[in-house]
Amino acid sequence: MSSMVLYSRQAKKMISVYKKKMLLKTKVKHQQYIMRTGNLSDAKIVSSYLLSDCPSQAFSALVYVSPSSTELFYWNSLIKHYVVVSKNIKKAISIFITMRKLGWLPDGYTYPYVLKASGELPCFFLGASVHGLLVVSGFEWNVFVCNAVVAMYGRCGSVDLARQMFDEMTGVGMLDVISWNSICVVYVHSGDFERALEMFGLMVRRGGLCLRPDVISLVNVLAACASLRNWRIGKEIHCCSIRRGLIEDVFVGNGLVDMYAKCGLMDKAEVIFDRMEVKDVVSWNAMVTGYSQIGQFDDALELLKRMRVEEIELNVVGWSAVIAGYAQRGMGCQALDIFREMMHSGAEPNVVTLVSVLSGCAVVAALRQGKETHCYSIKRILNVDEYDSGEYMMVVNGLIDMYAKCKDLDTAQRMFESIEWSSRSVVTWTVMIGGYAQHGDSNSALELFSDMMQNKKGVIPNSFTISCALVACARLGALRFGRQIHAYVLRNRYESAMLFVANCLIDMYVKSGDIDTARVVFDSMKERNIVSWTSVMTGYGMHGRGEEALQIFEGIRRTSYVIDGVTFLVVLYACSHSGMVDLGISYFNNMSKDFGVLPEVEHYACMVDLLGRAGRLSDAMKLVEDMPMDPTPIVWVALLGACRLHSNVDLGEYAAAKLSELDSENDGTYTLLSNIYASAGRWKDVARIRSLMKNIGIRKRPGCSWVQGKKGTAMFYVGDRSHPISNDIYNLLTDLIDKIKVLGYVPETSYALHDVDDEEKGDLLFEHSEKLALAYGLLTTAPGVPIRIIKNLRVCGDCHTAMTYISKIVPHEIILRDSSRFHHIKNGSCTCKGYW
DNA sequence: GTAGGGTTAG
Repeated sequence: MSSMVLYSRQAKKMISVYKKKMLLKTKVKHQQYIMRTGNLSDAKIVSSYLLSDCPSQAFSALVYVSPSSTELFYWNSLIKHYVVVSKNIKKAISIFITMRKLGWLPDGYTYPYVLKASGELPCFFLGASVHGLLVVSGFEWNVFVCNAVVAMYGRCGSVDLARQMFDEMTGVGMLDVISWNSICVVYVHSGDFERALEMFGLMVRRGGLCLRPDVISLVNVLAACASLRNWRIGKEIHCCSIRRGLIEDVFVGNGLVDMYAKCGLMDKAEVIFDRMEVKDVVSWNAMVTGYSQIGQFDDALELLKRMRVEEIELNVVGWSAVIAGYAQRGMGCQALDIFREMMHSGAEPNVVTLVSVLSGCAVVAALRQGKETHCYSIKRILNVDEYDSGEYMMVVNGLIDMYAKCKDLDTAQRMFESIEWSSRSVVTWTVMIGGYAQHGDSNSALELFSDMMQNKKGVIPNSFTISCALVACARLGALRFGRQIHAYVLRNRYESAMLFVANCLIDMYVKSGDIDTARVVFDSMKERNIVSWTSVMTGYGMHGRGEEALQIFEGIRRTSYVIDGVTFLVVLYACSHSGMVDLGISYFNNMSKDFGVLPEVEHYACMVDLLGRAGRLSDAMKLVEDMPMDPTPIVWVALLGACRLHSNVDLGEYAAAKLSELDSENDGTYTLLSNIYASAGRWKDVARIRSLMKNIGIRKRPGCSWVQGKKGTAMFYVGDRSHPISNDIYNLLTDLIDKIKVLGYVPETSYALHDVDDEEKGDLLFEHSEKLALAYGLLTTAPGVPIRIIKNLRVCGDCHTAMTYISKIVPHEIILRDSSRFHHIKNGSCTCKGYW
């Protein structure tokens, strides 16, 4: 082994020495030639430079040779060298351009290489102009050139033009196996796998005996089957490869392993893999990837061990596959472990590895490791000149996403802004929009989305972008914006990703208070999944339409979807918010028996909420005591909320104490407790809590409401007088309060402290943000149109009562969303029927 | 001509 290595090293050295000598001789000859003839070069000189493997010298010599058909050979050799050997496409093209300038006309050998070069860049205009040159120069077409045109258009993304060329070839009967393979590749690369399969079928049927699929055909069609997860056709190809005697080919074997692995049939993949006599690193990696993608990491790691034993060096793809597998499953820590092991083994991470690691950091919000990866990326990738390259942008997109998911939105934004508009891809926009949408700054998300849409020659949103924008709308309850996006979706084609988009639309309509349109979207879906069903059910639950929610649940039971914990959470939530206590209890008691879903902490919290709302506080407490796991803060918060609702001081104090034991005291805890004391008239305790909060330095989150006006959204804080029509708002409010007092409204002063830091109570009640928002809505909304208000915290009880009275005397439905549900208030009654 | 990667929902 080592002697062979030594030998090949020596041989290489000798060859390079020989070439250097040749080059030296040629240079001397060249100088002598110039002295002797006064000319700068001739064909012999060019030929000598080419033989001594020095294309750049050959090129500069060739420029001085006058055109004649025999010397065209040298141009073609040069172009071929740069396209095929050194893959310096730009150089190849500059040679072609020089050649044209000097008056040479390309021939049947030049065209395929130049077309290939255009495709590799890819540059549509170059390719199309070469095609144009072919047409106008009266070149006699042959099958090689035609195939090259098909491939070029395919690589430049013009599937239609590629197909047009192919059809013309069909018309004159100029097709060989390579033509069929070329058109198949075009479809595979464009993602139209069905059509690739269709073309393969046509080839087999039409071609007869003289057009038999070769290794390349099989490899392509296997890739299509793998992408479509169509193992039935894959199996047929498997048989075909046996019949044709091509199963021994390592490429075909790899294709089969990959196809079975992608279809999740790892046992079949294993059989092929074990029978392959020649395996290369691709075969191993395909298996490792297969196991990683179905989450069988033990098997993947076992293979890695076997590779070590058999001394096969795992390359970067294998490592990346395992890292990506972990990252996609949200197992960021394991992904980082493998990354460390990889660095340890000495393998060099590449773009794919880095992107996978970044995604791992993103899912576990590991900012420190993310920053380390950023540093490493700068060393490895981000210092290249090709700022615009796709690979560069991929890493940058991964970084922006990582920073956004780690909640470092400032850094994410700075990176995003440092990228020129022309370099931002749709993914760049999407990660930034999504980053804002997920971390609360939904207004910025929508602004960014508008920026992107208004850039005329810019980027077209894909289904991911649309989904992110809809998430932002849902958070803001921005129904108008959401409707515009819905209209955009209907005008443009998003069919292939409609499931995801429609699910987001449902959620947007639900959270914006339009459950009926959400239902229309749901009913019109061609394809649904468990998320679609659960979203609609959540909608009915949030809007207090418990019976309809449970009808949806019964609908799910009739489908074959697996009912999971999230679905059950929604069922319990719906029962809780519609007062269906006994039904909720029975669902909860039977969920593990009938559906195999074990109740988790969240389910217990929901049950505490359900019992607590119904006033069954001792039952709620008993449930907490009997929990098989330790209660987490959400459980105690639910209990505390119930104590507030039913003014139970003792239990409330207990829950608050438990919360502070768990180190999770937040402003909500203190506010609730303070309100419990207030409703019991224990003002001293209220004052104690207030000063405690001041001492510890906890500030209350200000209550804040916003309302959808004609011109966008208006936002109000408690006692807010900053709005231009503030005077009108307060006047209207005073007037309304007076009117409803006549109807029997009595201010509930115990809520006065709910939202104010100020010790004064009483008058301040009517400065609550939701009341201000309502008054603004009344002033700016046409009669008959619902007024939509959103509050960040839970709605105050007095505001709720006041709004119910007000709804008797105004020609509007009031649709109010708070942190827990929707209230539809109309003609003096509310859908929450007291179960808020 | 084969293997790996970034953005979305309950």
